[in-house]
Amino acid sequence: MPMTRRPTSRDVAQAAGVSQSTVSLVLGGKWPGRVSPATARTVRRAAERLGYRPNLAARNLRLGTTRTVLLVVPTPSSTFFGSVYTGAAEVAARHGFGVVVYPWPDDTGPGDASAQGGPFASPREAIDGVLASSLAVEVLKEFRDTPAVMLDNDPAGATPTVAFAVADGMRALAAHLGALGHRRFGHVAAAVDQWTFHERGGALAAAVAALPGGGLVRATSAIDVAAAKEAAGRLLDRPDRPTVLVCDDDLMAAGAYKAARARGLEIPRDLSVTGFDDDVLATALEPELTTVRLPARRLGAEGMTALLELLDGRTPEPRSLPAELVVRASTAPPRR
Amino acid sequence: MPMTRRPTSRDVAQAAGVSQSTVSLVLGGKWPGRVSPATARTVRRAAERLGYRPNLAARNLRLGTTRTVLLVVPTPSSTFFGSVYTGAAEVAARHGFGVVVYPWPDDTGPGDASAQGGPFASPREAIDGVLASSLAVEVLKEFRDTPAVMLDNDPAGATPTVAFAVADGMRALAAHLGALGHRRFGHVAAAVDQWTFHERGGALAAAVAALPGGGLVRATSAIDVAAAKEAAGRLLDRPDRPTVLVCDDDLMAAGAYKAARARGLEIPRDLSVTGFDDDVLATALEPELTTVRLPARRLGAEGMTALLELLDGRTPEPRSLPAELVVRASTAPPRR
DNA sequence: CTGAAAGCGCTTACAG
DNA sequence: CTGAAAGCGCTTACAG
Repeated sequence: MPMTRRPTSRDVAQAAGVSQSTVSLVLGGKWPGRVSPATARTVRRAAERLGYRPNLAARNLRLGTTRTVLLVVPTPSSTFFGSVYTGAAEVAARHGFGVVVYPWPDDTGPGDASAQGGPFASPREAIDGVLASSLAVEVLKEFRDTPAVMLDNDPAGATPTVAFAVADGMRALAAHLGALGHRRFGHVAAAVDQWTFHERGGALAAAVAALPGGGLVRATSAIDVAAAKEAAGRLLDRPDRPTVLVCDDDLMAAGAYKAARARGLEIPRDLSVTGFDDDVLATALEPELTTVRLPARRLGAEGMTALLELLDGRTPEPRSLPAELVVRASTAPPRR
Repeated sequence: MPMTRRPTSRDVAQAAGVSQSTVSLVLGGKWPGRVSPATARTVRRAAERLGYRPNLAARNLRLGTTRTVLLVVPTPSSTFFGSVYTGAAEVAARHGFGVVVYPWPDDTGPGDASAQGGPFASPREAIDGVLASSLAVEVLKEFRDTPAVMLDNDPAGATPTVAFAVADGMRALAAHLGALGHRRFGHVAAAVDQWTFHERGGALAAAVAALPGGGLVRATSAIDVAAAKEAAGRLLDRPDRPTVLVCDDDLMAAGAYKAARARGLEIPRDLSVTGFDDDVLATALEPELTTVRLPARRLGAEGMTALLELLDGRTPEPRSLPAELVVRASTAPPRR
């Protein structure tokens, strides 16, 4: 056996003086009662000595399953998706599945030359299912006829979905602000064509319209500190300056903070600001940010549970996860 | 052909009235000159109609290669690793390779119950190589005898490595602070047993020792805003309070900001603070953070280049990437 | 308790 | 221009 070739189960069999099927039985843990303990030991020793590792492509082909799932996330990954992964991987591990992440280039983040050219080479990997997070439905075209679950997307679509109740969260936020006395709202909206942002915008508009004397102005920007600062600045420079800036993302709220400071406005005395997500950034900022917490880890966990049901031939129930208002120090009654 | 089974190239062949090998030739793009255009068209139509997609496990087994690489990153993923991925994926795509991410649970981030149990189920996927980012060498045990390149790790190790010149960066930072007049340094150090942090600590200690009258105190913490705030607080409460807090990470610098504010210290007037990485956070903070920029995207790109050389049978040169000082508004001369 | 054999679905020489 | 066949390295009935 030349050194250059990676050892196969056949090599191990030869070294141990048994048949290749015995090797497979032993290393697959299916030997008790079928192979003598002595033989099993010999086989394991030989495998160890040769540094044998099974060829996964062969196993996958034979079994017709890989027990691994692809988690597709937007490329400019935030800590949010780390949590989504953790939740998904925990559930998967309990069922003997692995999870691998495939970043999908999107135009959500700061302008990125590479992101223009569409997706990178897709993985040449055999996978059993796809979990597509916070992305356009077109992702699924890439993995068509692979069982898939969408995360944080329109539950009304054809694909099983686990969504956040973002509209609820936005309504709770608007109620909080309304109770503080705010009437002139500014919406620093993400310029991203995704269900979750449409939901947020719609819910905010409806809530403000329902408020006696309520008014809403909007500026859109990329999910990016500098762009959000710019957009927030446009709102703050209006003659009828809003008393609160509702931002579609914690990162955008950081931009709003900077726009306010640049104009000598103190938060929350002169201006209230809110975010969305409850990222680490929310408590890194000063004052700490009032925001809507999206339970990222649960999103991953519930998404994986739904996907495993789907792989099991069942039809997962649509799931909705609570979006909870977290009041911190960036909101206060408007200055009169 | 029952509806339940996924179509194979054999099904396509039957539908098109040709042999299975012809199907393979046509769909693999190797038909010109070997199959008539008319037949090729028929085959493609049949494949389209049946919704045929090749079985990747079979292809991988047959070819003995998957042309996909695993990028292993620490689980509590920051935006940093998004950039590493982008760089790696760009280079990979130019060579017909795909990249898939495998988050490795570590104890770097905030305490996470799930992270205690060691790695999640590893991917059952056949891969050609591994790019292991900012992680302990033990990661490689999991993928032993798979060609691997380490990122941001000790270049003196056995595995080919692409490292940042973090010691250079730290020295530049210390020189900047020394020139401003700082002598009493506090180091808010990451309690993480990794080469990159040992380098930072060593370089800082040496630079301060070389400064006439220089003194250094240190507190360690997890890479986490709350923990870093606590550690920074311990330093600030000392009778010989440092005039500058050098933090091992931008996120930790955010904690130092909070500790300073809690004590009524204004940055940079009463206290200078520095970070490391130049994450989005660095410019989200107020005042904007003086830090050391680590070119994450280049790390991914150079790492992939090295890995492709390795897969090609060559021995990659050790590579070192510059770590550049970025002076912003959080550093100033110490108050006298 | 052990082995010989089939077969997962591809790609690619090889023969015609 | 087209097809029959080998073989990648496994797992798992099946026979002994």
